[in-house]
Amino acid sequence: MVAEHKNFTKAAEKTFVTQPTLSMQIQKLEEELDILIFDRSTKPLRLTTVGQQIVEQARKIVNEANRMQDIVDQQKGYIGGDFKLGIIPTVMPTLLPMFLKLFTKKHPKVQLKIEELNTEECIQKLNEGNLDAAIAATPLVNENILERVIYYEPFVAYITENHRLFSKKEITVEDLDLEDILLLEDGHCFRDGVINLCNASKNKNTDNFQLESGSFETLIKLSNEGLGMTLLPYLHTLDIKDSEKKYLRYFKEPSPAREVSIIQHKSELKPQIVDALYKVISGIVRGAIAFQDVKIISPTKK
Amino acid sequence: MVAEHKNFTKAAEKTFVTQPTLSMQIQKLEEELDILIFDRSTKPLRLTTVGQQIVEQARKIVNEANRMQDIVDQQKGYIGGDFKLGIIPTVMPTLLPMFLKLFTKKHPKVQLKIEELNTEECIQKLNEGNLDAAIAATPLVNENILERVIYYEPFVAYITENHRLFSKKEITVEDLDLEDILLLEDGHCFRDGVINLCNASKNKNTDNFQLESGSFETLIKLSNEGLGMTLLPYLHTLDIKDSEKKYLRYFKEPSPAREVSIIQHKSELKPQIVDALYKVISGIVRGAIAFQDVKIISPTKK
DNA sequence: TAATTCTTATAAGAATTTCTTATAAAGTTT
DNA sequence: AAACTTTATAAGAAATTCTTATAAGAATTA
Repeated sequence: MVAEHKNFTKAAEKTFVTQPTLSMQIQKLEEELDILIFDRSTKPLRLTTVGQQIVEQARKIVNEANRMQDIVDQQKGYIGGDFKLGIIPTVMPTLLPMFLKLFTKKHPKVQLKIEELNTEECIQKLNEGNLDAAIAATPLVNENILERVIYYEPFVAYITENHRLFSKKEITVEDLDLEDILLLEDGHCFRDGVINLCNASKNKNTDNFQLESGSFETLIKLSNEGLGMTLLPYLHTLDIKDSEKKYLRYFKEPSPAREVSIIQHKSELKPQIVDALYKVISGIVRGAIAFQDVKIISPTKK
Repeated sequence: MVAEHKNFTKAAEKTFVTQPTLSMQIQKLEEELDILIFDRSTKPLRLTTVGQQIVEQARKIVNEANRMQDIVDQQKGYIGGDFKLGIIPTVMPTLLPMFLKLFTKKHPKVQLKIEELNTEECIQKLNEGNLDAAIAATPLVNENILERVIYYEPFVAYITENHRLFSKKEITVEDLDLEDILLLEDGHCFRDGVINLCNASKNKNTDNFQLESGSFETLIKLSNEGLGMTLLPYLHTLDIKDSEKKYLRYFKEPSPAREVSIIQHKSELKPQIVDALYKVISGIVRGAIAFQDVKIISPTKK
């Protein structure tokens, strides 16, 4: 059953089974259903139309079957087992160190496998069943994905001396101009959020930015060089150098913010662990973020 | 797996398997999950609390697995296989003869197994998976059950000479008085509908009726004997004797009516057959019931 | 187009699992 | 306590699934 996850049948022997076994299993299933699941006439073999539905249905069956264990675990109050968690890059470096230690201490039986993935990859892997949950910016409006908001993280501006906004104590969304903001490279939802934010106030088009980078560290450095201001998620501002703290400018409330949620597939497998994660993370973050009045910016991907 | 449907394990050997086999299967499952499914310390052995959840989940798994065949059938445009249909008593005698012949002719591959069941039994069997669909009066407001309205069937009064309403050409809901209406025995939802109807107009309490019967035939005969009026569903009035037709009194529009639906479990198995049934029945009934302006009466059970 | 390589299918026996018959054990009923 | 019912255990039979070995077919290369 699990064989269909990848379609190159031979490669799919990562199921710890030999190729003839797999071949026969599939043949048997095809015969039993009296239908072709795979189109074997093309070079990389493909699923037939029904095949796709069959695989989809097979996933559901496997999910329902796995839930059996969940029921037992719940009954026993047992929280343990493997758990694959995806985290988007702009959340990873700040959030992970905050909760990982406490979580593993509190739930030693859980074997966390954490992967840095962008939002799109998270969604795809959740749908394929290759990920149990993920931490991402929401809302996603994806009907296969359930979202559970953990916290709201305000944006904070980082503005160095030579920038036109440096002298302002507090800034507003209207002050922003996409032209002079340093952004992460394409594909980061934080970038999308910021672009969104700017578009919301002015109706600028989003062409030709100055420079793009994959990490906030770099953005700060570029900014220090006088190449423009940048926007940082609040938690990230907690560990910048003291000497750089003076460049932070908070937004006038309601501050724009991103919504960070734990997301999972709608089949809601391993609910105990998801719940445990939620509790640990939200408990910790509550201590770190005191803001209340906040205005949520959607990540909306293209 | 299917063994759990009935809990007397030995009796559950209707699974065409010997008792030791079942015993061992269950033991194996209990061991694998490391939990007790059955409480063997009582005379008729019972499910443990987890056991109930396990069985429920097992049903879901089986459902999802069965849906595999549905997918294939759908793809092939094949409509066939066993189909267990429940029909409530007050619909059975009039509706069944109308559609059965056409349906079996149109879908010869479907092996229909029809059972007369009251609404409550229908719901229970649908939930247990012992029934594929049923025809009943709706709305039911049961979150496990999906309803698909087939037709609205007006009530028609049957009033003999000696009754106070005999001389009226058309009657209204306000004319009705529970005290002098002959009703079906307790448990029939048609009865509930009528009581409801009367309560809706006046606020009488529903104690001490005169006589109660299990079939409309009897009610008509009792009515002929001058024991009171009665209410009949419209389709039933199509095959009463010509000599009795003169006692029929239609309601002034909007006529009170019952809503008759095909209902099924929310898991929506065998959608093609349910769909085929819906089409055949609604097609036929559309020819028989011309009424438009109708006021729906809910069956609302206690 | 023949040879090489890659991928899927087939065949036969080994290994594992599931089922049955026979029987024991435990619990109820009379 | 004897008769009866119901569930558990044990051992061999039956069925299924898996593996190794090998063939067959398609794509790529020479």
